[in-house]
Amino acid sequence: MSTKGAAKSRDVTEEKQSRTSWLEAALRALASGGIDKVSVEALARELGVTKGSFYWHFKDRPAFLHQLLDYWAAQTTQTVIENRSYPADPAERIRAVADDIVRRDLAGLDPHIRAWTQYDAEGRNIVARVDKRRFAFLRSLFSDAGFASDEAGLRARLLYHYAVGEQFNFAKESPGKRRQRMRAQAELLLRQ
Amino acid sequence: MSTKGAAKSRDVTEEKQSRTSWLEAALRALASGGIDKVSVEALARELGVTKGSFYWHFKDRPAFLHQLLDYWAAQTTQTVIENRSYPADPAERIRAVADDIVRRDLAGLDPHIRAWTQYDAEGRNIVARVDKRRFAFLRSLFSDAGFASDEAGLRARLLYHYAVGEQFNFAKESPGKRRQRMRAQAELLLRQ
DNA sequence: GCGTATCCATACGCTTTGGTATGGAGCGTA
DNA sequence: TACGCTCCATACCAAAGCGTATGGATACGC
Repeated sequence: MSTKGAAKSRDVTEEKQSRTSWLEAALRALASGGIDKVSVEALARELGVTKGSFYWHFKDRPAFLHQLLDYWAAQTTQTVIENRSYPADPAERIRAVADDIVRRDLAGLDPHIRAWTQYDAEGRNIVARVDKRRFAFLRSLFSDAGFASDEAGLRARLLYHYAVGEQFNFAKESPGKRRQRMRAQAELLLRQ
Repeated sequence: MSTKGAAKSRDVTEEKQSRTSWLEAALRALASGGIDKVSVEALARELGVTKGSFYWHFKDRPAFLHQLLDYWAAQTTQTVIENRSYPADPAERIRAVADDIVRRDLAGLDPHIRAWTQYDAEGRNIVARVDKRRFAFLRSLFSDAGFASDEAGLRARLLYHYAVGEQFNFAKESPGKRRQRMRAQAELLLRQ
């Protein structure tokens, strides 16, 4: 129990490697064609292994999908909120974040994540937490830009949900056009 | 060929009744749990018939789903754009439409439609046409409200995509809250 | 009454997919 | 060398779902 590590010292870097391989392959499959393409056997074919590996690393498919959401949530909050040095000027920060939102969605993951979790109650909670955190971040930016509390929340919500809705309609358009439109909306909400 | 109608005069009102029954049942199933619940056998069980009926009315499942989208598109454009007498004042018209958008989504269909067509190329085109038409309508309302062409388009796009994104996050919240928020956003975009 | 068209029931085959049971290769440890 | 743990392969089962082939029932036209 205490000394649970036995043959574990083989290679720490490869330790959880095949486990995350499944998760990464699942994200690729999800972005390519939705949750239906995230089947155990399809992922096994792409990884060049068999289902035996899957059912050793994960209990079953629902448990795997749950961990997949956690995996996505962890890496998505880091990308847009933390890991970056935004400009000092509040308005410029909002513009930079607007660009980041478009850039981050180029993987095409978020729409499929939302599409899938629409059918899964406990999945929606995870996405909701991510949204809550992103929204709070945007709201703080509008506050810093000089808007009162209510007004900042209103504008942050408007811009954030615009970004969500935009992904469903313009996902196939050029990044340039999307960026331009996103910037225009940010400018509109920065006025006055 | 020319006289194709034979036993057709049985009952004109019941003529296409069972066909639309399949479509209506599919919309209910779609709203309840997504596209995966729209299976031929599940719908047959709910309708109290067998698959024989389905494959008489429709070629196969893909063809059925395509007709389902057309069916949805036809009845959804009527609901929000045509069939209504909106107030004369342009600003009031926008507020009324904002209310309608929330009211119309109480069925919970649109998010699932978008979730599904995210995986279907030719389905996206149909939804895109619906969006285009709705957006043009909203844009004309902002034009009537006194905004210049570019500005009206900007605000209409912002409000419309907010509505789309909002459905994915607040679908389970109370209609009152959603309506209130939608109205607040409309007010914000009507200023200045 | 007979044929014909409409609409659905029955029964079957096929494929895909999730899940389990079991064995085996490789590598550490005693 | 024998044992145990990790990780995956093989083989198999069961369920669900799409599609087809065919027959039966009803109602209408002649």
